[in-house]
Amino acid sequence: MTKRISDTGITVAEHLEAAANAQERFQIMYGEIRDRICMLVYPPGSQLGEEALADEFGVSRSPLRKALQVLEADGLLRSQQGVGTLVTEVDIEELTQVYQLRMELNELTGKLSPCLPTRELKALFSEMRKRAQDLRNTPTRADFARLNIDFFHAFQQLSENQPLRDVSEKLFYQTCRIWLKLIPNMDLAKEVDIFCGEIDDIVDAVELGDFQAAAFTRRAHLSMGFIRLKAQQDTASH
Amino acid sequence: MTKRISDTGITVAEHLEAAANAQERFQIMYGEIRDRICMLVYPPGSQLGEEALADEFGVSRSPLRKALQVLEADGLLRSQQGVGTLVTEVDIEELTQVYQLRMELNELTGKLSPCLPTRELKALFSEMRKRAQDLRNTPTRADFARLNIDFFHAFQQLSENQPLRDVSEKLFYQTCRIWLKLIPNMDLAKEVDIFCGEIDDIVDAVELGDFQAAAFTRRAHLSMGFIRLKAQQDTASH
DNA sequence: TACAGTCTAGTTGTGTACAATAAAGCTAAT
DNA sequence: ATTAGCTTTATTGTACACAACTAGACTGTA
Repeated sequence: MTKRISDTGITVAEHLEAAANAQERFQIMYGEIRDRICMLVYPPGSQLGEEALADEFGVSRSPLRKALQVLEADGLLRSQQGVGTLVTEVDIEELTQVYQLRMELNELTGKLSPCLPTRELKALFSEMRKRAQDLRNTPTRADFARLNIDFFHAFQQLSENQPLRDVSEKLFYQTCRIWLKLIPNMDLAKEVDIFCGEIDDIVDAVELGDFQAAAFTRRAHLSMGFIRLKAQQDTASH
Repeated sequence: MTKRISDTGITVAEHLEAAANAQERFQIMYGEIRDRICMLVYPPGSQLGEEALADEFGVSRSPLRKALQVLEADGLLRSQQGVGTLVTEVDIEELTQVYQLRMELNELTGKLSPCLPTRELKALFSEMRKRAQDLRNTPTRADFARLNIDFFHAFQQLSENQPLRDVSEKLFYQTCRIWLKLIPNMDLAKEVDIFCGEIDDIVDAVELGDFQAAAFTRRAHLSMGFIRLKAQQDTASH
């Protein structure tokens, strides 16, 4: 499961101390920065500053830069000499193509090497349903974003096709920020309701062991979500 | 179009001298090393050596390492402290999932944002057909590999969906080495013949402006190619 | 005021020395 | 002969100093 540092009391520097080798240290820094970007701790357009981050993590710039460079290859950052390391903007027009691709890939998740419906898998999704109910009662922006990310990772586990997982994850992180960014203009409670409805539908399918149905359902919701997003964008620009 | 350095008389170091900024220098080094890996200049399992490469390119280890790190994220290299930077092995069992995904993505190339059938595009494919005929007359392993790579890039231009292009390219470079590796055990002339037949079919479709047909044709050939590859693998292990 | 040029502060890019690590070779004891 | 432990050597990882570069502030002039 994805390790998360921000909501434990332990600092990133302490985690890095405990890491066994360079690869683990890289994973910690990469994951932490990516999490901050897609939770809008670092909003689009903001500047990172290598030295400040390196200080916070208790390392020098060299190993930190490795994480930044891969994030740049992922399309989440953009570094330029003399300017800085900036978080990329999310523009719905540019992300339309990513959404189209993500919809197709979600369909493939049900088609390519589906996993067996184990008890662990079903338990994971039951927990998601429970978290969704909690969120419905007390909806917050941050919890919404967090559940969105975690539910994505749960969904990824329905297929054993690892390259498909990797690709889907990369595309997810390119698009997931746009929701958070536009939510202030929207009705949070309503959006949470819709999202929790989606989770309910998908968990139903998973509990029946019909992963393909789960995939199609998710595809449908992704499509509808994108349309809502675009409508929101259009009204905002008027 | 992809810049290629190896077959001009100009060294990589000279190209790097002429580059305007760090991003261009990165692209040159990244592309050159990736080309060498998938042309088996650096065969699977071989060791790279940062200092030697940095010397050849006329830079220090720092900028070179950026290229190596991204190639590692791409799954083409693996660095370990105290051991070295090794080219990853290509194992057909592990690549089965990549092939499955690539087949689906090829289908999407015809479906998602197809380009207009411009004259330039058709000219590009005509040139491919011509090169295929030349290759048929004097088949060599290296030219086969080169045409395979270039034809892939031509095919990518049939869709305007940039994320799809990026993803397809990454997966292509993960799999394209396995052909070259197994060709010594196979009948080169026969494989070239089959491949050129594929090109003919696809160029026919492109010249008619039916990109979706081209995509389906390519998907079919990819599937058959994979089956041949697996059969080859099975006979080799007996 | 407008504008061109220069300076300054701050950032990423690069070079280099050294630390950490691991594999292979060597040595000596059993 | 074998094996445990040490030494050597080669490699990547890290830290840090400095170079290259950019944007903005400042200044002098038309």
